[in-house]
Amino acid sequence: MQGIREQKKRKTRSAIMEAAVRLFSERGFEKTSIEQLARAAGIGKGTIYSYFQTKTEIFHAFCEDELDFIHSELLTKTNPDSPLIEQLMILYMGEFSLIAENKEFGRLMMQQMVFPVETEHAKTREIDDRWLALVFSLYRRAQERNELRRDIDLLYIAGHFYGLYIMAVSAWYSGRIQTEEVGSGMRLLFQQALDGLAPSVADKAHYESKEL
Amino acid sequence: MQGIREQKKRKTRSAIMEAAVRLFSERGFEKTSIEQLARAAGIGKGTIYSYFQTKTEIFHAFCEDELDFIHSELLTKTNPDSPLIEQLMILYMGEFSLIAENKEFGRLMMQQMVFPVETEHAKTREIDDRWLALVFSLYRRAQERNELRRDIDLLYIAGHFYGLYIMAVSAWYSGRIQTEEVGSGMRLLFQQALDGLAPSVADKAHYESKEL
DNA sequence: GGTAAATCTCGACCGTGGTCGATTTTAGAA
DNA sequence: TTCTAAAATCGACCACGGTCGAGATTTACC
Repeated sequence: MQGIREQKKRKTRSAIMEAAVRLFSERGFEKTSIEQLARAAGIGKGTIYSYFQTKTEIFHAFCEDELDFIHSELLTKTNPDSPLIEQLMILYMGEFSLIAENKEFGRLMMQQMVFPVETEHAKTREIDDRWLALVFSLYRRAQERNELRRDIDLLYIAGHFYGLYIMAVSAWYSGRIQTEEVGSGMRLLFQQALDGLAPSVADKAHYESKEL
Repeated sequence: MQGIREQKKRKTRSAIMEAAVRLFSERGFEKTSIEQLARAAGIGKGTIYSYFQTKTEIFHAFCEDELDFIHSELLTKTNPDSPLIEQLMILYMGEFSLIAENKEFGRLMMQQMVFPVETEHAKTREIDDRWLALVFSLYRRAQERNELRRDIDLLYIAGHFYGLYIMAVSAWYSGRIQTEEVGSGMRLLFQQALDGLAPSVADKAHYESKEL
């Protein structure tokens, strides 16, 4: 029997994850101790550390599940023919609702995903890449519909909108805007990105005519 | 003498801050214990907590000093008549150089400043507002030079560029781009923001003519 | 089955951030 | 100066995240 060990490990790992989902949801990440987590999973404290190197790593695995779930769910909710900005709003407001649902969890997740430590690069990169693969098709279609310029790398387009999303979430975490205002603020930023911050030729002519 | 107590408190507070600057710079934030900090400041461990509520709060005060210093220094380095994008690059690359200089410090600072906990709202808001006041004049001048649309709230313009800055820093922390690439990536994002992601009328005509 | 090596499990242990109440210092009235 | 209330100082103490080596379990070979 070479498989007994493998089988047990898989079982233990999922026991830890199940306990994590339950306890993190019940009392939050910080209020859940490793000891409690281990007991809930039916193992000793030290054993946790042969499955995850740090408490944060457990949180990452937890986030990975949550994000992959919500991402794939959200993509089915977008109408591929509606204007890009509407699709973006559905995607990003969907992700935001996950965050708004549990502020503390969301903050930790954003802190870790946006500014990850070196040891988490691989994991965050994986999650990011899966997400990028999903939204790329969305941006490509928008390009085909002439809603987006074709001379920009899709990565930069995705990055641009993601940056604005982060900005909106940051403004919310800073208490600068209320929960209900996040949607309208984000939409405004997205529209700005599409239209450009520099004045059009017509705008310029208009400004100049006024200056005379 | 009503002032003895006040005077002592001020002295102790600055002793803590001086110790913090020294020790954080020497060994980093995480490797410096409160006990060490207290000893270096010539006080007992418990006393620290009548000046700062948490270790993070000390870090915030430290960041505040660093940021205010670099911000005011950077503003003197910008030529108010050069194109907006050049001024933005000087400002944001200056701030980034502070971060790149000490990656761990920078990560904590960004994590805390972009996604602050409720108890730090007041402090982060203060720092942000001081920064905004400085850059607003820069954006206003750009509007007057017809480099920026005049129908957008300056707060949204500042937010837009700040979001893109965060995005560039995030890509760096995720290992997606190298230190030398941050500048060019950021410039590209800024230019995109100015030009707009949607195709111009001319672009559209060009795309459509090709499709025939 | 027997046995030795490899692997996994465990909780006592360490250093840390943060708390608390006993002790010391200061402010101000008598 | 003396006395008392208020405020500041302190380090023992607690709970936690993480380490480590002793002991238990599994594997692979006979």
